[in-house]
Amino acid sequence: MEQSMRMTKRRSLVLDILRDHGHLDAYELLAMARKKDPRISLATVYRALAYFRERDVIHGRTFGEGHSHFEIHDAETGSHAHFVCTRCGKVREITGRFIRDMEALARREKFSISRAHLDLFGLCEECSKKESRRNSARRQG
Amino acid sequence: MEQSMRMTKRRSLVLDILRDHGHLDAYELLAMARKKDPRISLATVYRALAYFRERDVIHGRTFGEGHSHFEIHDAETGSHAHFVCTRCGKVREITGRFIRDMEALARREKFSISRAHLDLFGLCEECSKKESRRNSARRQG
DNA sequence: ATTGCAAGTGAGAATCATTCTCAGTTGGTC
DNA sequence: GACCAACTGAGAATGATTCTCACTTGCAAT
Repeated sequence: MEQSMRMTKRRSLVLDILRDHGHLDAYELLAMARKKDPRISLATVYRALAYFRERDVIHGRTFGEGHSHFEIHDAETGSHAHFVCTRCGKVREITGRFIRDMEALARREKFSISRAHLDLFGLCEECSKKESRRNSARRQG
Repeated sequence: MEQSMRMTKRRSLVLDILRDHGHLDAYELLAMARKKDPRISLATVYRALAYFRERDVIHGRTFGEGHSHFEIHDAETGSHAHFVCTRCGKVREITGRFIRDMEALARREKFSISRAHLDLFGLCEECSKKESRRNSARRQG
């Protein structure tokens, strides 16, 4: 697939950044791209993202803050999973065969799965500690 | 929790519709609400949604089409799973203990989970049949 | 190297979902 | 029945994303 894509300077710049970082939003991507190529525009970033998304090289996700994060498509399973910390906003990718288990379950339901997205929302270890400290102090409202 | 909410006519209308249907977007919700109350406005729908979302009664999801779908929050697990047909757009809710299995996995990763979202993208049974018919015809491009 | 053409690009306008503002309404309380 | 806070409709404002247009680039045939 990748051979049939026109890889311009800007497009591969966007893709390289995504390879190195993952789950970046459009503005983060623009900022990083401009370090290497100061004249690249937001429109080009979005166009590159759309281009790769159509070709299933990357995909976009939203975690509830009203904009998308982009990342390279996992070639092996076509699937992605994240932990999203609802306090500090940290996003961590996770992997594991449980996605395949879910896909098996989905097949049982007569769905032919091409991609699974799993988002787990909660508190990361760090914030979870802070939270329990806070809770013990909060008892008197 | 629900006792401490101010339930106006419009708010409970929105909530009732969501109870009966689930994963509706704002405009679908508005259209259905107007059948019962023709003067209700889009802003009120959005405000009701925001109000309930803050109180964890409902939550919003996006399936990649650029807008949100809303549904009642599953009280038992706090979690939701969907099959999204990428061809006809049909969304079906699914349930099952595998979400709890995932939550267990998440705990192992030191994440305290309050909510899990699982989206499985693929073809529903119906579209899957159409697709395989199409594929056998497509061999000669 | 030069020409020609399709695809790529920057800048800013346009779009679309969602949120906000403001002036008018409603509900409950005294 | 007056008051105040919360609710509401209408439309303006916002913010992410896409589109338009005029200019540039890259490659093919010459």
